[in-house]
Amino acid sequence: MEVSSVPMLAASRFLPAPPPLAPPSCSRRNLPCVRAVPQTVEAPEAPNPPRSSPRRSAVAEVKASANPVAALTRFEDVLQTQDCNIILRHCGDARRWDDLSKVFEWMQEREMTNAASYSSYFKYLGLSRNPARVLQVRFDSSFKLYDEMIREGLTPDPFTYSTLLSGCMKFKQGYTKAMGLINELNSRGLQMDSVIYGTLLAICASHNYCEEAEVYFQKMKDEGHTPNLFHYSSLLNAYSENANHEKAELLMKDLRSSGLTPNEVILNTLLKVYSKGGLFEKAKELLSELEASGFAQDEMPYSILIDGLVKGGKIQEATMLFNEMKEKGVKSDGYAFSIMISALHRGGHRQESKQLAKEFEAENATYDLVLLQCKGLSPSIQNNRRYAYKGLSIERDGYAFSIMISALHRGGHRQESKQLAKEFEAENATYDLVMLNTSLRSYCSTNDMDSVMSLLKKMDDSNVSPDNITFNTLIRYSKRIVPKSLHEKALGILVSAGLLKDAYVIVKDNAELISPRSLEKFAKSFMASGNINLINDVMKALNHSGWRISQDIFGRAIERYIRKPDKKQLLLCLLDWMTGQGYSVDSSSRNLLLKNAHIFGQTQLIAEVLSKQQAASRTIGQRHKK
DNA sequence: GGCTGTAATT
Repeated sequence: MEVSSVPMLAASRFLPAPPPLAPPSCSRRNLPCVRAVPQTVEAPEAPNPPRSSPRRSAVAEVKASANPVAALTRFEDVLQTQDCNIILRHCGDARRWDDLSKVFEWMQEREMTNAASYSSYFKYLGLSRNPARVLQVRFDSSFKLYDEMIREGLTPDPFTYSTLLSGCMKFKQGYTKAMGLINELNSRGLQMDSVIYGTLLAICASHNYCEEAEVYFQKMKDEGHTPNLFHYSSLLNAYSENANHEKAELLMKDLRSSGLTPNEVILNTLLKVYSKGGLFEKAKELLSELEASGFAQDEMPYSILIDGLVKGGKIQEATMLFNEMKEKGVKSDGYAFSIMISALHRGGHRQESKQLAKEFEAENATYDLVLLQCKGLSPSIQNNRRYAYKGLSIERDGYAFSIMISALHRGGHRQESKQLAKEFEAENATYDLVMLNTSLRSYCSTNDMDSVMSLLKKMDDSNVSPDNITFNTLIRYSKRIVPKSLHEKALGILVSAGLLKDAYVIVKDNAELISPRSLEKFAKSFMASGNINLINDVMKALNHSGWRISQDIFGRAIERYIRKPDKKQLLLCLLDWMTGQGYSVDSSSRNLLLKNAHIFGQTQLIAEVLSKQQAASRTIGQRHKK
């Protein structure tokens, strides 16, 4: 594979005289470069090819071509890998995603890729206008590419890991994936640097791994990296998820004493901490500070506080702040509007919500797709349908389609909604889970059972497995229409996602349709980490299904109760109930209980209940023997 | 030459 003179590319920009050969390192990190070329053997690349060089003009021609692949093929013998990289980046910068992939494939076929090609391609795959779906697809393919890169014998460098890690931020499994990457990075003997730590902290924050973020922050310091504002803001953001304002304030102190000055991002993040924590007085004070320092010229700080107020049930105050923001002439791109529109709609203030939607519509010629999803907007859709259609036909984006299909459906335009769905299918587009879930929601909310059923069938046909969102939607809106075969699947997904309360709803209503194995798995998880107050209800539901609860499950419940002595009432209820149903605890749980009975302050009572239980089970046992 | 932080919707 051709990788020779890549490092020279940057240097070659410095005209006219090329400096002496740079040391063979990826300068910023002082780490060995990927597949570092033995510089002694390699002749330095000719300085910048003159303007008239065939390579240069070939690159220019390919860049300008409407069909880059054909053009590439014409210049196959002239172009080198780094030239192709320039073309690849050109397609990416121009957001010509199709061309981007085609050029990359072309390069792969000719083995004209190097680590930089992969990194660039990763980056552009990760870029998108915003639909989560597209991102997900590109994210997955980044990892496929990464595997391929390894297969082709290329060695990932810290930049490769950085790039892949940055893709982990937005995804559900991102944290796990990131940990895998970090392990690999370590096992290759590569060092984590400041940027990688920054990315990692951001991943922790966006996945609510607060303690892990703290550990990495410390580890990074221990390794001699001085935290910068990126690191501080990410850790602060991790604190904001749980609204941990004490820690946030300590961190701010630490930041200031390390000589850094909080910038706009830091202050906005701190505002998020206060806002999520319901510390509205502090938040307002901070907002004034932001205003005074000229950091409140866009709607972000207002949006943060408005959102906090809305979620704290203070819709009145939110409205006031929203109006204040408008009076100050702060321009809204739609964030603050969409928060207010959906808040008013949810709060039953339909009229005001619609009014606000109209206001936004009047000032902004077109709706953003995101705004279309705010439920108050359905009546206005017709006015904007053409725009949306146009947007769709340009982008061929299934996500946009699904939003429109749902919005039309919700607005009562059933025929048009179906028409659009047909159009989408006619374009050979395939449905993905986000789209199907979006449609499902709107069918459920309008009680359109026929559409729900055909959608579930579509889901099966297109081999898309339902996820917890699918099932939550189905559970919330229409328990009765869930096809029986799906219960088992639903339960499995919910249990492994840790959504035990939702799982319990399924078990409660459908336990008799679920296999003992799944019930057992659910029960184990629930006893370990489900809501302790529901444990007894879960036992009853399980028993009601006709499934015989194992002693192991009871044992787990008892262990759980022992860890929470203030729930002794529930424990006693459980033991009583067990006796009534002919269940008994096994000997090890029995001993455990007797040993710990004192922590409940009920030594006597517990011993009595247990012996009653034992006696009852003996009688039943004898009855069974006869 | 590719990498790090703040807001709404799904």
